[in-house]
Formats: sequence, C-alpha cells, structure tokens
Amino acid sequence: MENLPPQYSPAETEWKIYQKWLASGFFNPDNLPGKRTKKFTMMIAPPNITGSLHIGHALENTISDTLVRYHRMKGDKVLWLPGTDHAGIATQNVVEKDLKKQGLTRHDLGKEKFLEKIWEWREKYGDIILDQLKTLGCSCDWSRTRFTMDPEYQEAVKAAFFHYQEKGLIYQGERVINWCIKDQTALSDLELEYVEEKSKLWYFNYPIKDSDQFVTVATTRPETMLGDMAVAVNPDDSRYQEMVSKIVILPIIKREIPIIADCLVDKEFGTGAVKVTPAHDLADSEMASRNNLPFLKVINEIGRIVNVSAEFDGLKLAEARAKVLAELREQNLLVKEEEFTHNIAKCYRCNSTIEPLLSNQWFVKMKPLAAKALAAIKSGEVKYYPPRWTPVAVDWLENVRDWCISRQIWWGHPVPIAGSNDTFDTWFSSALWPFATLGWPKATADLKEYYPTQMITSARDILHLWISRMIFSGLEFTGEVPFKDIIVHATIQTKDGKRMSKSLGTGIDPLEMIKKYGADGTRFGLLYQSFENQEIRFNEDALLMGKKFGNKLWNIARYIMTNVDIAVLASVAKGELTLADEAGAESAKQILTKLKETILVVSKNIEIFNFGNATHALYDFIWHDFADVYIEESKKQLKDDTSKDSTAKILAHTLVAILKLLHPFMPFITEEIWSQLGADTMLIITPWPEN
RNA sequence: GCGCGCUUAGCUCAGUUGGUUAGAGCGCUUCAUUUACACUGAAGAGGUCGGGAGUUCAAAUCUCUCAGCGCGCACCA
Repeated sequence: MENLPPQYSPAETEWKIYQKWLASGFFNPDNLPGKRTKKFTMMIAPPNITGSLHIGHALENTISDTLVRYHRMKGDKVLWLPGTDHAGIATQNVVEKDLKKQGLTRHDLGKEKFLEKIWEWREKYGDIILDQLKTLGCSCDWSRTRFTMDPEYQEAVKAAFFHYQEKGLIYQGERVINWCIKDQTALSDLELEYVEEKSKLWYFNYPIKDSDQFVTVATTRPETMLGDMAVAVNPDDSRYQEMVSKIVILPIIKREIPIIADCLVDKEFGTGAVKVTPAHDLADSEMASRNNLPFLKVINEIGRIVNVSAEFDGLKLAEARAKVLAELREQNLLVKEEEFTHNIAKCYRCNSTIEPLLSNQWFVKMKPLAAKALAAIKSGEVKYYPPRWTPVAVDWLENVRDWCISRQIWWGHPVPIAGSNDTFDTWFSSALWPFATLGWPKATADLKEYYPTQMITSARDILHLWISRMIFSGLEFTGEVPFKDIIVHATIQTKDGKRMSKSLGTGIDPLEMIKKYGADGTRFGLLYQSFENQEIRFNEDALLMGKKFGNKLWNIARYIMTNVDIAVLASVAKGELTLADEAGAESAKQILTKLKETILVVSKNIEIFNFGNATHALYDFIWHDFADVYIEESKKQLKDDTSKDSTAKILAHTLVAILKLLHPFMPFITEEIWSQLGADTMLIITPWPEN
C-alpha cells in the first residue's frame, strides 16, 4: 500500500473509526450479528457530573472497554451500559462554587432556581463526560445511557425505599450523626476522611459532691463539657471502684451528673475517666443509652452553642472553647494540658471539620443486608480481583453500622415520606445501579435479558461506599448478585507517589494525553503499567511507548500489505484461507509457535484481569519476535521462489492474528488497518483467534 | 491500636508453584541512513533484589525481625 504514510496519525483516524462503529450499531447488543447466546453485561461506574474525567477514569474505562471488546470478539452478546451519577453533595458544591463567582449563594436563588442551575450544569458536563469516553474509544451502548436522576430511576429509588420500609429495615430517629457544618447536612460513616492534626489534651478536675475530692477527666474538646451528663470509668478499673455512682458537680454549669461504669472506657487512655457528652459523641451516646442518661444538645447545626446559658448561647465553638478553658483555669480546675496528635473527621466533599451531633435522620438497618452480602462473598458468588480486597470488604460488612441515608441538601432524590426536607444519600441511588439502569422495579425485557451483570470495574476508594452496597442491594431487590467479578484497579498517583488532585494541579487530563499519544497509545500505555498493583505512579513515558508501538504496528502492516498479495490478505482476514501445517522453514515454525503462545498468554491474562502481562506479551511478540526477527527473515524468503508463498501466507496469518489480539487494547489503529485488508467486515465483531 | 500492600537497573515497573549468567520500557554509550518503520535497527554499560537473621543442596521468591512509604478499619475521649 504505497499510499499509506509511514507515520500513523491517531488524530485523523480515531474520530473517523469511531463514527464507523457508531454507524454499525454494534455497540448495541441487539444489533450484533450471528447467534450469540452467552451474555456479557457490564455497567459503567457512572462518573460524577461534577466535572470532566481524570486519568483514573481513563484507566478504569480502558480496562472495561478492553474486556467488553474481548467478549464481543469471543461471540458474546455484549452490553456495556454507560451513564452518569448526580453525585448529590459533590455536585451541589461545585455548582455553589460556580455561583459564588457571581457573588451568589444557593439561598439567593431559592431551591427551585438552584435546581434548575444544577440541571443546566448536568446537561453540559454530562455530555462532556460521555464525549470523553467516546474519545477514549469506549464501546458503550449509548442508546441505553442512564442518569441516576432519570424519571425511571427516581421510581427505582422510591421502590427501594418502600421495600425496605415494608421489611421494617427503615427507621427514623434522633441519633448522633456526622454533621457537616459547611454543607449543612448529615453524612454517613463512610463519607468522612480522617486527617491527623496536632491538638491538645486538656485535663479537668470535676469536683465530687459533698467532698473535697475530684475526678480528673481528659478531653480534646473542652467546649463539649457544656453538654456533659456523666463521667464514665471502666468497671474493672481498681482506681475508681469507690467513685462509681457518686455525683459530680459539673463545673461552670453546676449540673449534678453521676459517675458511671461502662466497659467502653479504655483504662489506659488519659486518666481512665472520661467525660460523657451524649449528644455530641457517638461512643458517648451509646454509653448514655445504656445508662439512661439524658441527651442535651449544646451545639447546633450552624456550629453555635445552644441550650446552655445566656453567656454561652450563640458563641462559636472556638469562642466557647476559649471561654470554658478560661473559666476552668480561673477556678483552678484545669490541671494539665499536653500536646496531642489525633485524627479529626473531615467532610469528604468539602474538607471541613465534622461535628457529631444529635439529629433526626433516616436510617437503614444494616445487619440483615450485610449478612446477605457476606454470604455471597464468602461463598465465592462474588469475587474480588486481586483477591486481597476480599477481607477488606468482609471486615467492613461484619462491623457495619446502620446507614444514615438522609441528607439535608437540595440536589438529590427526595425521601418519599419526609416532606421536602430530606434527600437521599447519593449512594442510596448508586447502590441500585446494576438493575435500576435496566428498568427495575419494572420487569422489563432488558432486566430479564441483561441482569445479572458479569463484572464491575472500580477504584478501591469506593469499595464500601458503592461496591458493597450494590452487592446487598442486588441480593435484596433481585435475589441475585449484581456481578460476579469485581476488578479493583490501581489508583494512579503522581510520579513521586502523591495523590492526584485537580485542586493541587497534580491531576492529568486524559484528553491532553490522547492528543499527544492518541487514544490507542494512551490506552496501551496505561494498561502496560497495570498489574495487580494498588498504585501506579504515573509514567508518561509509557504512553509515548504506546504511541510508538502503534506506529510500529502501522509499519508492519505497510510492509505486509506491500509485499503480500492483497487477495491472500483478504482471504486470510475473512477466514477462508487457513494455514497448512507444512510451514517448512525453521523461522516459520518458530514464529507460529510463538504466536500460539501469545494467543494463549493474552487470552489467559485478560481472563484474570492482568492487563500488564497481556500488553507486555503483545509488545514483545509483535515488536521483537515478529518485526525484528521474522519480518527481517521474510525479506530474503520473499525473494526465493520456493519459500515465498508460504512466507506470504504466514505474514498474512500473523498480521491478522495480531490485529485481533491487539484490538481490545488498541481498537482504533487495528480497525483502521483491518479496513485496508479487504475483509469486508469490521474487526470489532471478528472472532477472537483460537489457539 | 488492628489489618493490608509496597520497597528489584538512573527513573517507572515485571519476575508464575524457591532452581542455570535477575528482565522490560524510558534514559545513557557506541555503531548503522537512499531499509516497512529514526515514533527505526544492531551492540553495550548499568542491579551485593530496603537492612538484618533464619530454613534449604539452592532464596528476589519461604519464615522471623527492623526501617521507610502507601492504604483500609477503629467507640483515636
């Protein structure tokens, strides 16, 4: 093919090829040719509509697309369903930030107008995200694109809630929950991030009533003493045996509170005596319930002191802390302060400090649900890859607490019977993704045909937040596990091992990479680094390698198309001309043996989700065994009348096999070359090479 | 505090059940230019496999231990 340029140009080819695929309709399983009885369904991990995709999404969806394309070639009826997630708090936050640029808050707009703004945002970024996936080459069935706030999806969320309610798994009540003062909402236990901070541990003397004795307690949060309802000690602590059930006069407040014994208290920590603030600490609230202590809420939702006294009420927390410390110091009750480092809970969306406080929220009882998920994991019905994630999931499910599902934000699914006050945790709807996207709770044809799915690809940071919840939701609502294999891919870090972050400017834009190295090069480079590792230190050189590899393939194809009769190529590509066994020369035997090995290695490694091994095997075979050795050898043999026919056939046969093997990884360039071979079909649906 | 993972060439990483001179990509050195491809080819330098101890005929690989890094969980007062 003299007319093919020596340099392959991804930019010119990729868009053109993608349009060809779209026109073929083959991304939609209903349009796939041939008898396809085995189903292969995969749901995309729906990206949040908060912004554009990052390089981690690129890796995740490259993995998914590779699997999907492999299974399509294997003859499966393949559905890869795309979509996006409304991402409650996260999206509300970015839109608020956007408004702030105009000096506006969401309250200035009011709920209705603000939600309109978010829908506008969603139109824009939802489309950008889907376009990015197309640029990457993802072969999703776009006709089935879903959004977690679609009208049908809203029905699914309602149905799920009512189902739980009927089963008695929903309750509403006053509990100590994690409250984000900035976002003005409750959060679940999973939506916190703990950050180590240097602080102080203050020791207070609490006077014991009718005596000159004290009990000394240690705290990192002096201001919470305003809500103290007891002092607790461990029942086995010999130091405090005589003190239990005596009465303490709470300083400043002058409230009489008991000394109680509770095994939750750690004898080793501080003085072994702990102040109990039932309304502002989860552990304390448990002790309070066990010991029938009253709950007094002294910190409100906007972080001000309430219900204490005229001089304290209305103070900010920092002011209250200073005032408490000053008064205690004055009364000589502040006996010690020491440097102390501890983990502070922060909101995973806005990073502000979490305030535990008593609040009326909706909960889902987790024990029976977790038990179902645990059984499925332990029996191997669902499997984690790499398997080391199994105990991580098991551990969480075994110790899980009830799930606080109500949020006080505007953007989200309304809790059906909660008036207009509460919306659902965004993960409540995400948990339904594998079946709600197929029409559940309606018994749709798609649900019947494509559920359960085969696998899911996920980052490890949402293993509990999303994956575990999908498992128990699937079992609860459909009676089946939502997927069989969970592929936990590596997290991409910066080159020096730091977290990639858009705000820190350490993120990598996949579109920029695609512009530089092509989608094929980017995909191959990402997978080339992808083993069973939990981190990948991003190495742009690997993407360059991917691009060069594409160009190598291009020139291999140019050489073969120039030197082998196009009719031979076409009939090999169509599968009409197979290789006879009498491949005489030693070099021929060698290359064909190597090819068989490579088919085996690549297939096996796709099956076990080791994409690093698969891409390395392809690279080594194509570049070193085929190009460096066999093709060089072929230059002589093609001039020799006795060997030229068989050499030409082997070249054609190997090229065809290579294109197929490489197609799931580098779909564009392989499809483009395939289109030159005169095979009258698209590579996307040609059969995977059999050994 | 409990648990998981990582530490191999200058950089980013492979190394299957322990078995001949430990591999790749990038980088580096030398050579090759009317060659399918310079986004190339050929040759080469470069590693006491984080430290220490142990098991074994044999350890990058198994055990223990120490150190550093990353992550998960926790009722971190």
